[in-house]
Amino acid sequence: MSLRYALLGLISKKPQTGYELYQTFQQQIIYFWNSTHSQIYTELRKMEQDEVISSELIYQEGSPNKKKYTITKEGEKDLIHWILEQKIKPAKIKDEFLIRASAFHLLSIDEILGLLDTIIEREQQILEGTLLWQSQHIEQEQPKFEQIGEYITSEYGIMYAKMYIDWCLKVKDILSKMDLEN
Amino acid sequence: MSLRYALLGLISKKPQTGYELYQTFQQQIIYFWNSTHSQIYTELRKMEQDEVISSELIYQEGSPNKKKYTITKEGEKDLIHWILEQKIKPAKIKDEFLIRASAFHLLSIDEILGLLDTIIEREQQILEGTLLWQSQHIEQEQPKFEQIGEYITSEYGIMYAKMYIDWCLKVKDILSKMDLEN
DNA sequence: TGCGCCATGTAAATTGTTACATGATTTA
DNA sequence: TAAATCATGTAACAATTTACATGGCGCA
Repeated sequence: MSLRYALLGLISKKPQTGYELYQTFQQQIIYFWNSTHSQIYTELRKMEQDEVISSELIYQEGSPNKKKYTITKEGEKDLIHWILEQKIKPAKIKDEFLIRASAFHLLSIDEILGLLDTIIEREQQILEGTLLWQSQHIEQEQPKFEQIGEYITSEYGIMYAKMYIDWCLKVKDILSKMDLEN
Repeated sequence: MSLRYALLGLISKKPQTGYELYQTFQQQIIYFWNSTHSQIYTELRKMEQDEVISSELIYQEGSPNKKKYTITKEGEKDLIHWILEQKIKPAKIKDEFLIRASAFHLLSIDEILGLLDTIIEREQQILEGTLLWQSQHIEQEQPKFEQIGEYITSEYGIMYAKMYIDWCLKVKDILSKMDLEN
């Protein structure tokens, strides 16, 4: 059901097509959920059946037609109820790199350092991307309450990437100290 | 396949039963993967068929019998190959609270503050638990290379929880500034 | 006497991923 | 001329979760 509420939340900000929602998931603008177009389109149709969203068909010449989904009053009630009354399940992280990190005892120091550098670079690029997105979409000086969601979740993305880089550096530091002893 | 390598990594440290592996997942000692006992037992049997682990049956009186799994040479080769040669997929986070946060525009300030306090407390408890676990399992002064995996992943858990709390406090700060203007 | 722990397993249902499918327009 | 973008959809497969199932032991 979580995917449903992630989509509902996005649609509640502004009416959107499945493709636009998919783009949002795709471009890592949200750091808290992910999905594919096939799952999104299927879920949207179920949501329309359950009348939490309604759709409007937009005919286009040249490009394919599209369906713009709008949240219904029922949908908004449903979403708010979920946010406030349903038990909050803890975050589920599936991080392939940390699986690797947990087995570092099988590698050489050089192999570990190589992997860490790859990840530092990856996270630095994500961080830059998010900072850019934030500067383009959020009024930093006087953020508006309507934008609170985008603001704080992009802020989360920034803090997460920074933490990840710091962690990599800390691991390097720990390793350098070990290196001296062996 | 990632679950397989998460399990292989844990077994590579010391031979373990399915139940012990499940406990490790359960007790949030690892912050990077999660699974249920049904999935773990099924995967372990597949892994034994594929000869990346081997099992030893341990008969017990009073308690049920158990199977202790040990990594094979083939398994270790397989794991190292996956760590070094396979493309690292980006972390997938599924965080129900952040879905809620992304829809905060639908709530009142008081409702938001209530949710944030719940999460701060949750993360503080996780943080304390992890710090305790680390102090009991890791030699902080002179950590051994054999323990590198547990050390750095628990360190990740600590940094992640701290970051999450800091983020909650930052959100509170952002809200308090908005409050004045409305 | 009912619940939780130990210890494993199967079955069903849900969720998520990858592949297949279409077709026009734009970009390299 | 091949790939990418827009835009949606279905089908097959894989991964994950929840429920069902067993049974003795210790605890309150």
